[in-house]
Amino acid sequence: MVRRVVPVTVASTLDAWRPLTSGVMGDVDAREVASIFGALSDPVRLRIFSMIAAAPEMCSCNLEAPVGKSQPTISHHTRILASAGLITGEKRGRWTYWRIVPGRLDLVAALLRP
Amino acid sequence: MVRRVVPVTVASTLDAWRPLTSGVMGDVDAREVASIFGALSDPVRLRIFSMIAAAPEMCSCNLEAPVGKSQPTISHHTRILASAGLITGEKRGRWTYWRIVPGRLDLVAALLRP
DNA sequence: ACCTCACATTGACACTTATCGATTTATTTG
DNA sequence: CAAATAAATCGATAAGTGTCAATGTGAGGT
Repeated sequence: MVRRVVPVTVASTLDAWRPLTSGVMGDVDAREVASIFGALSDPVRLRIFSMIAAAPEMCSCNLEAPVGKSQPTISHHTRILASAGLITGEKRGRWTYWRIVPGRLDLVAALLRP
Repeated sequence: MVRRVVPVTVASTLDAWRPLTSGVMGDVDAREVASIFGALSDPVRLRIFSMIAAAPEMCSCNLEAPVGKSQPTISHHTRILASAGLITGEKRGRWTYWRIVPGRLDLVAALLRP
């Protein structure tokens, strides 16, 4: 079986951020954190993310019908979620299976709740 | 001293959401949660929010200079943050003082990490 | 009353984004 | 190799968003 890892672009050069309530945020951090929240700021992406999070892994082909969007649109959204480091994809055969990146989610949660 | 409460439009009809990992998110919840993340998806708004969070309360007039945006732009962003239920404003005299709504962030954090 | 100040609103503009049809790429199967 | 299939990419379009100058609104101050 052929396996290939889909590269995930994580824009972060930081390992952690301070909680939002812990002080004035700099411009660089603000831009980076904003891009992560931006990935979660679309209803379709939230539903896709929750479907991936609910299962151990999820194939793109199993997302189209429940979400009710076209194949290019699903691909568009998974790419954005992956670029934000929230999910990671693995291509097996003709299919791409997505998983959440738990540590990334914890990072966002820590940002919201000190 | 004249005090007047600025009405804050919180779109939420829900008090809590299910964790993301507990199942597929419905369309209604997804739209509402997305609007909160959307409010946090702009660098200028993040900096405004962090400045308000850093102080007990913050006047709009003290936001313009540090953020480096025009007065209408500041007003635009505070309105979006307030509509998302993240901050609340109180008008005293000619000034509007903003405070964060503490429970709102916890609500989103609980969504991410149950 | 008049002027000043803080903020909201409007209108316009450039830029971004969500969406889908059509096409391309990559992989399995006959 | 050829056909079939899953997904990425391209191109186009409609809708949304951030920004600011100009204007409106309301509360003090003189």
